Amino acid sequence: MSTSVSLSEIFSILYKRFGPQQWWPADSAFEVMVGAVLTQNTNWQNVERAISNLKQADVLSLEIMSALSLGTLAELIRPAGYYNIKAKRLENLLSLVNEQYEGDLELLWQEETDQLRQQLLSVKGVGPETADSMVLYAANRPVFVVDTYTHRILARHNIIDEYSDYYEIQTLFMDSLEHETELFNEYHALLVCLGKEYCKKTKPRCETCPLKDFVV
DNA sequence: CACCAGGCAAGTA
DNA sequence: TACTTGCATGGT
Repeated sequence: MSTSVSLSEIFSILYKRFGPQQWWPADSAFEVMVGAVLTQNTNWQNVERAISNLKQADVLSLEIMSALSLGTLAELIRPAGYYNIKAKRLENLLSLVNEQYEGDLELLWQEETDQLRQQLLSVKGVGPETADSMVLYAANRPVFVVDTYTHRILARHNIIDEYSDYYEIQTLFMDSLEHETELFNEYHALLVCLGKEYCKKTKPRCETCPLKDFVV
């Protein structure tokens, strides 16, 4: 059996080990939204190249990006991989704001958290993690973001079973922790930090993992 | 060379 | 409903 440990304690361990993560690495809410789509199943380093291309082309704004052709946008985000489908997904996201919020992100941010989440989820190409990333890191609402690292880390430490889905895991966190944006912000970032270092797909265990004591 | 990375939707049965 | 597959670049 694993040691009984609360999610709150795990946060403390990770925070002490890795310190504040300062997420999301972006200069604007719009950049967060774009980055959230680009990072789907993709290394962040590749996303940075794509974002850099968008900045150098001076198209990292809702209005300017909306005027680009799909092909031009795809070419700019090429380093992020899946560039054709991601260009389409970005276009779908821009359409939501342009068609339902007068092209004004501030109007989108006025939605209640649940409604905001549902609106983002209605966009083809925006699933639960991408939507929650935008809600937490662009709109600064207290929603917990679950990703593959979160799933893998908790499963390997026997805190959840292998078959838990997104919402079971999200509910576990949100039932156990105070709904504070800063806490959810740092917690997700710390799990990604831990995952990158100690919880890759291969390499199931590591003696220097800060959570190793909780492994069976 | 193989495998992986801060997912998601469409196709199949 | 529950699997499987396509999407794609760049690092290790």
